[in-house]
Amino acid sequence: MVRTIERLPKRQRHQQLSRLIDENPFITDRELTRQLKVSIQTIRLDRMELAIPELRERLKLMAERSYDAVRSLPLHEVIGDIVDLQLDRSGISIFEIRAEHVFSRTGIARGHHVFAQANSLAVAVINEEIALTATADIRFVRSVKLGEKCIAKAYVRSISGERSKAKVEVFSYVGDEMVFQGHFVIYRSTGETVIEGGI
Amino acid sequence: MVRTIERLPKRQRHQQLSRLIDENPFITDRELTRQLKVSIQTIRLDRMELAIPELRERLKLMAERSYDAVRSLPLHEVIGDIVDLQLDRSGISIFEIRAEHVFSRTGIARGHHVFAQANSLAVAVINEEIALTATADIRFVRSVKLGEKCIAKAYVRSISGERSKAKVEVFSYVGDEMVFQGHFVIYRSTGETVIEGGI
DNA sequence: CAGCTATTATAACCTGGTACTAATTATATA
DNA sequence: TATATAATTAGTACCAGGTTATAATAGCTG
Repeated sequence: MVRTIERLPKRQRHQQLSRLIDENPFITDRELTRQLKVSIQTIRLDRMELAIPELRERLKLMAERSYDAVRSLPLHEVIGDIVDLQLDRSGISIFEIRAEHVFSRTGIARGHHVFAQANSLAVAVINEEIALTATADIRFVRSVKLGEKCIAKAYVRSISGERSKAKVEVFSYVGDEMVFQGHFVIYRSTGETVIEGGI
Repeated sequence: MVRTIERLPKRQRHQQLSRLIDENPFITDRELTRQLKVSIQTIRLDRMELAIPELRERLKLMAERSYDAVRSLPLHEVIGDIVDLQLDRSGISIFEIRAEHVFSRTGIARGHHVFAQANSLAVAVINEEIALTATADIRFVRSVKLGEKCIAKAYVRSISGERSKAKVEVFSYVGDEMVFQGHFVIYRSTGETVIEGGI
């Protein structure tokens, strides 16, 4: 194991290689030889050492990731994971604030994501075929930050007979701190199923 | 052009082929020969006729799509396309309701997407480093449906000096019908830049 | 100089195709 | 029934973008 001062060029090249592939996963080894001025064999040895798969494998992995993402999009139906639900009474959901939910400069969650969790919970807790938000009166008590887990609790306050509206209150917490509260009025249209655009 | 009654088997196969590739884009021609019991040349002729690219092209296209999606995620910062913006005065954004925004059984847009458009426009129109929604009072006037284009118009109603709050009204329309209205109070913290989670 | 790492070269082989030519089979219509 | 036409199958050459393996060369260093 000879370890001298000048063993950098390889490491530097490895870094550059990682960076290049990272910022353009569609690059071929041949392209990389041109950019890094080493033989194609060196590139391939480097990829080996760095455990970077070949172009086609990279594309396949990306395709698989996006395919899975599309498949799990129906999960997008409700924002947050519902962990408890008593129809027409109450419900609880958990929503973790991730990078895609925050203002990138501040790491503070955009209001509509916090709202979305509360709104979809308020709709879910109503035991009806079709339930739509009519009005909402909301307050963002304190900002929610990247990585925090937002726990929303919904309570159905009143259901006007078998009629059209229900009132739902939602409170969202991070730990024991309330971060959001909202009063929702939800439309509940029981009978008619007016679906259009069939086939 | 001979057109008789019994020219179906090919069309049927084409349909099956399309379906198979659609539900598993990762399938090779060789696999397809096994499933459809025809030669690999037939499979390839069929793909030609149907203009279905080869496996590797399909994966590359999927990878590109997802890569673009990730790259344009910062565009996710604002929901809807802002088409006009006069800072501290008014703004307009357009948001097309797509399949991922609606209740699948009814084709009616989920409230939080309509809200998200209005909310992000209300925040965008405020000319400040950091602007956060404090409260909102919203009303969903009529439901918005799949395929409709939602046009939100925001008006800044008052700015309390150089202080902390601004009032913004947002009205959303489909055509000339108002579908949503909201009164937002937006926090505007000028000076302090309290960013955490650095590196 | 020996010994070591790093790099480059060379060749065989692989997958999943395209492009092209040709033969075979099925079908339909005059 | 013959024959034109369409559909299918077969076979070959070639390609990109690699892997695997084996060997040669360069460069330093003690």
